[in-house]
Amino acid sequence: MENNSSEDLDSETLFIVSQTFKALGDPTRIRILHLLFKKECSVNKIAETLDIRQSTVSHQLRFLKNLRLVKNRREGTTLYYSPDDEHVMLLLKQMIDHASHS
Amino acid sequence: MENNSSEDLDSETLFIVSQTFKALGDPTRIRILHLLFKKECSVNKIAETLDIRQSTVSHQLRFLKNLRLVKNRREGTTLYYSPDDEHVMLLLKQMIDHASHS
DNA sequence: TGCTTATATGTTAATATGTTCATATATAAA
DNA sequence: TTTATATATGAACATATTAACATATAAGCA
Repeated sequence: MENNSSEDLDSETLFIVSQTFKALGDPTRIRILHLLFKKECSVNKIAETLDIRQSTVSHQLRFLKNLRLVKNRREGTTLYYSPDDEHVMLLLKQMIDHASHS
Repeated sequence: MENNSSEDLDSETLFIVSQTFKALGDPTRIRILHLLFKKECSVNKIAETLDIRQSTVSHQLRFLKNLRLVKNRREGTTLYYSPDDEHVMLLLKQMIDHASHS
């Protein structure tokens, strides 16, 4: 690991880190990402599985896509979403693991 | 790492994970925690170093302390704060490292 | 006790966030 | 081209969050 020991973080890093953690700091987004651990998933499938409205899922997916945390691929009219940042997904896994032990 | 592959997270884990990430999702709190990487620090020292008002620092420290992310020790009238969750601090370090490479 | 320093707390105002509803867009099939 | 299905978008609303100010509390010392 790198030496991040300077007294204050540079503003760009600070922005990225806070944005990314903010993305992970919402139950709905966590549930969506957790579902995508297993396999890629369409918007409707996510909405049905988690019992969340389609528009809510779509809004949150856009949020996650803007941060490049997920990506999608089209098949006909269906969009399949999947994770697009392995490292962040690993951090999420670690936090879930940590929390489920406490 | 444990097998967190069930379709949905249990609500308690979900709550803890989202709360913890939410705590890390704010620039001020990140700066405070980052400062505490190096050494324990008094409230005023944090406020001076980061140029944040004392009351703001105190509020954020209370927030972090409620989540057991920091602890303190008293020396006279001074309270020294330090990290209290090694695992979460490691995740923060990893994210900073990740972000500063991107 | 009264004074000083360090920290905590209550309140408020501005802003950000998350969800919903209604509607728009895009693709494919009839 | 019409229709159906899947997804995205915009506006509105309620709630949450953040920082600031003023003030309170706690500890040590003259």
